[in-house]
Amino acid sequence: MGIRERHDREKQAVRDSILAAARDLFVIEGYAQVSIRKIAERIEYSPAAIYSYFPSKDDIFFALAAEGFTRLDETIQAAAGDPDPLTDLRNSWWAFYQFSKDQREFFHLMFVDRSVPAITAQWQGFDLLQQMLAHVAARIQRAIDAGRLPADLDPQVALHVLWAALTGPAVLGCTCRLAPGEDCDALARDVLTTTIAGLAAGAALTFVPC
Amino acid sequence: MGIRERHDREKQAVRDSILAAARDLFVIEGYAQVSIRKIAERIEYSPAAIYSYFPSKDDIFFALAAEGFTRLDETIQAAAGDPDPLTDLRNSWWAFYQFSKDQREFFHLMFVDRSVPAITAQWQGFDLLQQMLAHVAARIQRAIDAGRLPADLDPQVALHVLWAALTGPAVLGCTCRLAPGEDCDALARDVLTTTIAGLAAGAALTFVPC
DNA sequence: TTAGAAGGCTGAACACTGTTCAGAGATAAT
DNA sequence: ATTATCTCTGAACAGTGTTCAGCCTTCTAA
Repeated sequence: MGIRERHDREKQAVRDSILAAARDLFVIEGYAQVSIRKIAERIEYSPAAIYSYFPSKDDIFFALAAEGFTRLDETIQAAAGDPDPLTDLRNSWWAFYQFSKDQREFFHLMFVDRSVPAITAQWQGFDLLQQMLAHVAARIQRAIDAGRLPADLDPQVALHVLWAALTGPAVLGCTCRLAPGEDCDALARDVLTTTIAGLAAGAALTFVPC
Repeated sequence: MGIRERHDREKQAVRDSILAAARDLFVIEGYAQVSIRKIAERIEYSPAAIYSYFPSKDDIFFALAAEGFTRLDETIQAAAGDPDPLTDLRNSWWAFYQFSKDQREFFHLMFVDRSVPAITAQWQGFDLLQQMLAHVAARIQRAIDAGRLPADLDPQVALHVLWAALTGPAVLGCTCRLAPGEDCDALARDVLTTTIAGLAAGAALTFVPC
């Protein structure tokens, strides 16, 4: 009675090929430019066949977003390891910015694109995001414990401030909003430097994360 | 021989009505959701008629982008006036963030949307943008002159750092990337506080604007 | 006054999009 | 061998930006 198992395996293989094709096309051309027909053509199926694997184009996005958050977490984790907690923090967030450059389309899908469905707590891949945030929060906590950041600084608040501040240059870069002569890397470096310096200076922050 | 003048006036009136309709629809529904057919329907013309006024949908965007930069400049100018240079600076950039909330679609068109044509120096409305940046740079220079920011701080660099940093929370807000419980205003305030504190602390910055 | 030129505008069409659905075809169970 | 199940396809629907032949009004010139 391995027939059902074989069927399941074959279905899964087709599903994976859809995701692989979609990922390749998304990364090269961007979400909006990739049509169901293009994905179908690449895997040599009819466009309608896609709809027996994913209810809509949005659901293909959700499957890929899970991969994106996993990749980002791995990228940030790989950048860690410096003995100095503040340098370690700096490297982590520099990796976040680098991700926005190296995985442009992933970053755009995950943090910028508005035509994409909202990523909420209802999403089944939401814990991947939470896990990633927990890893970075732990790094901030280490810097606080080492006395390199103010003791009264809430790691969750610092996390959000760093995230928001670094998102700025990342977005300006990936949406081509900088003039040709402007160096996006240098700008991101300056934002990172300034933000860490500002956090270290211990300004009174008002944010209360949920 | 006022016939030609009357014709020109009539053409201009239709052109203005296209822009007005497009602006209303863009602000309510967003650029991607507004079709040429919808604009045409609103002004009671055929879709093809639009193309004798604008070569493409992109060019309607460009005309509106000019309006957007003018509005943003006015918003920032209106927020200025505090005698304390640092408070003045803070108010200016808070106005920038407020603009991203109050004029969501304008902000999205101007700083986030990737499906829109690139805003380059070739664009005839580019000087509006430059003018707006010059106004903010002047505010930074005043804070430096008053000794509230380091004397060796390049106003252009500080301008870019503030712009990039504030763009972060603005984008996260307008692309709905914050969890329901998270307060976007508080986050923006914290980013602003942290960035100004970081700039005041005089960290070594590397950015050289073009 | 009338013939001709000019120009604005329309309807229809093209190629594309995401999505739906009846039915063909292959395979599995009885 | 028949029935049932399930995958996949072709065609279609409603939408998109854009193009173009031609109508129709208006202005010009004889």
